[in-house]
Amino acid sequence: MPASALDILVQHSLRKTTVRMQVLDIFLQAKEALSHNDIELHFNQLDRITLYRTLKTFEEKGVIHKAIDGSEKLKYALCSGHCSEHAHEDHHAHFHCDHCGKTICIESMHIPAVQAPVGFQLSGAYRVLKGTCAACS
Amino acid sequence: MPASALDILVQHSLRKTTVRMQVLDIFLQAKEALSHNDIELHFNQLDRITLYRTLKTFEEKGVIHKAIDGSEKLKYALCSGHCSEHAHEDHHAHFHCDHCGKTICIESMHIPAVQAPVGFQLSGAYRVLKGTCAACS
DNA sequence: TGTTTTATGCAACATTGTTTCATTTAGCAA
DNA sequence: TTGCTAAATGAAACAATGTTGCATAAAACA
Ligand SMILES: [Mn+2]
Ligand SMILES: [Mn+2]
Ligand SMILES: [Zn+2]
Ligand SMILES: [Zn+2]
Repeated sequence: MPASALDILVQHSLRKTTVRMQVLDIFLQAKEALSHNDIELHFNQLDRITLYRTLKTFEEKGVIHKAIDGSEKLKYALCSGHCSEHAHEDHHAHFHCDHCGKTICIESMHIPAVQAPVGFQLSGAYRVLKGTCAACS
Repeated sequence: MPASALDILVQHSLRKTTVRMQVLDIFLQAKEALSHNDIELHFNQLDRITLYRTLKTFEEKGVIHKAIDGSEKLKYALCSGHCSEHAHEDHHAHFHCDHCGKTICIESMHIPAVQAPVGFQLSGAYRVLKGTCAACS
């Protein structure tokens, strides 16, 4: 069964606050990666700055990860369970729909190891697919 | 020998203007992908809006391509010659340095074909490597 | 319950990008 | 070379996104 918002906060030693619980619930129900604005739209009233800080904290603590999609908008998605402040492990591809703009985690598509160019040191890699998503096809 | 700024404008049927010539010269000398701000810093005075439009036009006509690097900043680099309004062909990886923030085209690293997830239609893909660049190592 | 630490709300500011419109310039033809 | 026309530029106004500093409120804990 999926973790609850409270479980996630406890697991990552984060204080239980109204904003955090609500934001986590939104992520738990989402089928795609969410931008700052996507989340804001779920609220009647919410301080923008608090949301920025909430997302930053979640990202730092391994609750959510950035979903790189080649668009100008930064989006986040829930981490898959074993991430922490010290070890993010979201080595999967992301799909970005040209049509609806949604960004979807492709958990099944692993990011292959690559050879670094001469003189370069690698610390990670992203993989982005673009095209038309299942819903838009 | 590398194309000159004027050659590039003529090749893409673009009017020769002072701004365009100067911007192209900056790209021709650059060793990394450039953000709007990077370019602005090369000028004593330059209208921001004109630069936005110049970059947009160049991108549409196949003169430059977006260098997706997972950072919040949009960067561009010169296309490698055979791109046009109708066919961009910049299927290479980009390296983003965690240390200096520079983004470098890795022309030698091709982006492999991938299998689309069920129900999805692919139109392209990005590949981003991150780590420490040769200069920062 | 009271104390300490952390999160929130608000103001002010910075950066990035778009749209509209008047003016200037490039390319072209007379 | 001159004048015309289409395109590019410059300026203003606006929108979206993100950051910092500080006072207040709330959570955790003894
Ligand atoms: Mn993901
Ligand atoms: Mn490139
Ligand atoms: Zn779609
Ligand atoms: Zn570097």
